[in-house]
Amino acid sequence: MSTNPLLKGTLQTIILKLLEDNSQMYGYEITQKVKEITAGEIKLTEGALYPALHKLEAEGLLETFTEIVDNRVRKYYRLTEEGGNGVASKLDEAQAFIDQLQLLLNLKPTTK
Amino acid sequence: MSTNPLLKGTLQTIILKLLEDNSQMYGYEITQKVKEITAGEIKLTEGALYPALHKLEAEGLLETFTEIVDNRVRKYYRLTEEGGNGVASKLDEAQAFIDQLQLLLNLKPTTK
DNA sequence: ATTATATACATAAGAAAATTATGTATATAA
DNA sequence: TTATATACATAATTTTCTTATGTATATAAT
Repeated sequence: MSTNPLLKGTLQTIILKLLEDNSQMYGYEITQKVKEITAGEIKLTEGALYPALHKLEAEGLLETFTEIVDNRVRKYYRLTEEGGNGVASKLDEAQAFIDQLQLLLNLKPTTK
Repeated sequence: MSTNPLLKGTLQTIILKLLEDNSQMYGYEITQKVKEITAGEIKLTEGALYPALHKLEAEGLLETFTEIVDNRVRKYYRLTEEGGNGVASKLDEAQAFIDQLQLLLNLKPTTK
């Protein structure tokens, strides 16, 4: 709907931002963090989250390592250098889009 | 990715809001209005807009009438009563989601 | 003991929405 | 006469999300 594919990629931007702030997280942890931050209003489903993580890894923005805790596997994700470099601009894009959306939805009459 | 399908339906919310403020608009006019309000940063493509309009009409939220101007057809859309009743809550939902997104992307550390 | 819930990963089928490309047609400016 | 603007529309493809399902361990509750 816009020039830049933003509405689609929001989940990826969220993931990248969380990993910028936390340096390493595993999938389940991400779902919990999002739930915590949004007071339960946004719930990541596994069906959305894991494919998104895999895609970001395939694109070289994330890398993984595995740990065993309590006999359960944890697959940790962290930003690659490339991933780290891209976060700021992704956030800028997202912010710009949100701003436009605010303009459109509040529709402060465009003084014109 | 969240409980309510919001990221997807943003275009529809934009359309409904524009029609709430302008009472009647035709498709091309909507594309120009969005371009104007967002200073050219969001461009609706016809492939996204027209199907969205048709869907809102099929759902009973919009109704249409046609006019001929300069030998060209204009298909005007306006809110039905049902459509008008729904706009506010759609806007509230959108606003709530944007707020959550802000929380996630700015990541004011959740004091916890 | 057993059942439910939490933790932890993953994929597959289907639906919904957007992008891109294409098509028709008229009016106007270059 | 050619390009651009106006004005509609759809079809193929891609992307993303939802929903459902599957495996497996740990822990709390009954």
